[in-house]
Amino acid sequence: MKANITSFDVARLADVSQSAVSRSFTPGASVSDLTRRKVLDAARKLGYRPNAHARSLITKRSRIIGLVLSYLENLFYPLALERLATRLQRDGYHVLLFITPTEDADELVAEILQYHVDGIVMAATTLSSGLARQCADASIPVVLFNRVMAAGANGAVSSVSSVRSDNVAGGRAVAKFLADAGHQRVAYIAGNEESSTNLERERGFREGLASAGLRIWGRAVGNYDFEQARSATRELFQNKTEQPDAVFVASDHMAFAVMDTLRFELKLRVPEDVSVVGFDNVPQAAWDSYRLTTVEQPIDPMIEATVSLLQNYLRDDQLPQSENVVVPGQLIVRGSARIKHEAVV
Amino acid sequence: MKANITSFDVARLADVSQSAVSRSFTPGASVSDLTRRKVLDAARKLGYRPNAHARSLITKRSRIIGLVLSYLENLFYPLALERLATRLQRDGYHVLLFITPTEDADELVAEILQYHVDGIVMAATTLSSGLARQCADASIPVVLFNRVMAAGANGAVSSVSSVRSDNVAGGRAVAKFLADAGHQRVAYIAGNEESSTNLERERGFREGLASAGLRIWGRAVGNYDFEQARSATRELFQNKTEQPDAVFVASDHMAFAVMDTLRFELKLRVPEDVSVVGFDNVPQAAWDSYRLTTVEQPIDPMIEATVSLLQNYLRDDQLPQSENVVVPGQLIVRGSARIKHEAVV
DNA sequence: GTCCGATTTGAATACCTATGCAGAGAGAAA
DNA sequence: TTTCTCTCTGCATAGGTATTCAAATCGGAC
Repeated sequence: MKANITSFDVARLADVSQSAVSRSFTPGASVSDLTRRKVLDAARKLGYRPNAHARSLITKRSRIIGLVLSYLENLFYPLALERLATRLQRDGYHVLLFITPTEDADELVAEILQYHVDGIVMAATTLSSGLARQCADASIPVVLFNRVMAAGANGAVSSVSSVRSDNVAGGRAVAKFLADAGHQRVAYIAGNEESSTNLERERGFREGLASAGLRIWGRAVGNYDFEQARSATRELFQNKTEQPDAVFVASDHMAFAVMDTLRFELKLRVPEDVSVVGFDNVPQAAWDSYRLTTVEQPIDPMIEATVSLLQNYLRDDQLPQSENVVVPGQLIVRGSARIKHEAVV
Repeated sequence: MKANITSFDVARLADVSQSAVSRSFTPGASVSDLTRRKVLDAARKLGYRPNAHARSLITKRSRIIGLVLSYLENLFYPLALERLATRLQRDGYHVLLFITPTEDADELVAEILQYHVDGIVMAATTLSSGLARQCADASIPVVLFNRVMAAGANGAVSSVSSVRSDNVAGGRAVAKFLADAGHQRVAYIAGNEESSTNLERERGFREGLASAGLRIWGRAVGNYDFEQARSATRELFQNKTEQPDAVFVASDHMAFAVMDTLRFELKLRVPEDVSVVGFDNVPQAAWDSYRLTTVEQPIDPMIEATVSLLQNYLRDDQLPQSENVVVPGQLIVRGSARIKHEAVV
């Protein structure tokens, strides 16, 4: 059994030229039905499949999208990954995966470039403006998923787009919701402090509280990490005499840690003693043990926007101006936060 | 700015031949320090990176591993994915991702073959013996992660290896644990009934119960799905007069559904009224809301074994005989199952 | 039978890198 | 100086496909 079956082998068996074989596998190419059938028959007999590397070498299209991820433990990202890959598969694209533990994705992006990917999606990460420029030079479109580039860097490089949900509006909605329910001492547990998601959510939250004549009563940092969110909770509730009556947590994944710590370690009732609100609306938020009130990040529209940005580029073959898509998300009210206004004495 | 910088461009700038450029990027090639430095300098100035497609075209090594996944909602798989990708990155390999919603991964594997991957890892899926043969013919090693091929198919094709934890021993340990605690009416909630994981866990469980003079008192199917696990629970506890006093659930992800349904819908206490035991030991199992007693599937050793199988092949360049690695896993005792023996009246 | 347009076909080339081979140069041994 | 060894270098080619261009075929219409 021959190891590598090439288009020449198929051509010989089908008694046609190599060109005919190539054309038979290229949709819309000029081949008669007869030869195409002969070729496909021969190909099946030999188990032939076009070599993707050779193909992308000559077409300058790899049909590969590079995806950079971190925070896999937060279910939001695996699910986004699943949708994205499935969606791209439908169009004949595939996902080359890169995991970056830290925040410096630069080295990884350099590796991605070797594969001449048709596009890059970065989730939960940003890239340096230097790397962004390199991608622009290689005319590779970059879409940040659930992040934006820092304002300064963004001005410099116009080829990096972004897709995110409306974090500011989400933060504001949570503030209004908590204020309307009569909470007085609302705390905030931040994610990664420099991340755009955290900055925007916190800003919206502050603004919303201000409109209601309130301000953030307590604040701690959880870095989007489960254990750190537990510590942050302990820190916030250290003082036994006066404690928050509501906590807005920058991600569902952290919110679960907060609820567990409140209930099982600090023996506080949620929502009777403390209200908890999260962000993301991952599937677990609907589980009975948590019933977490949270702001939805609508994965499907976000993925759709991401793919559409990439395909705009692939169609026009020209780097589009940086486009920043913001997808609206709803506040999902469940049981983890008090609703009725309590009489203020 | 030139779009595609090739090794010739670098060669011209560095005033050497294209061969010298290539050698400068090949570890262990015969180049003097001087030229290598000249080349790397020029490469940096131009932003040159070797074209991975051209490279793999000639070396017949893509340094890409194909990974087929489903069940992303069960955290076990995203975490395995993360470890695998990170581990492979360390060795200069990368992961090309394929998501298969259904069980027919065959079509996908055909697509993978186009990329001439150096290996295939299939998690939570099997492949038909036909496809397995095609992979063997293309001399691509296949490792099933957390699955084994059906006995018949396995006999036919000897090139498909597998890595899994000791599901039989795990099931047996759970049975012994539940029996020792004096449970009398133990039920089983199955995953996907044809999957090897489910078959093995159930077999071990049956054997273990038999040793203790017990047998499965009730049984339902959850198909490794959250909602179906809820239904299965309702089904098992339908009869109000006589209900199970323990449930072994084939995966943690389903076990959470079972616990929630028992506690919040059927108003039963866990573990006082019903003991629940899972399988996988995903991070959530340690969360205070569940404190799930479960059988660990040790991800790191499993990943290590997977990578080692692949690399054995890559070193010898010869398809190894089918090797089936079984990694032992411990029973992790937490709070979701009764421990002390209750006096039987 | 002739001629024209439309449709297919095959030969040749380009894509970019790694590598076998032979030659060049440098130094050392004689 | 000659010769030999060793290190380094460049030339030329292969790897498998897509695509341009010119040639060939075909089907009618006259």
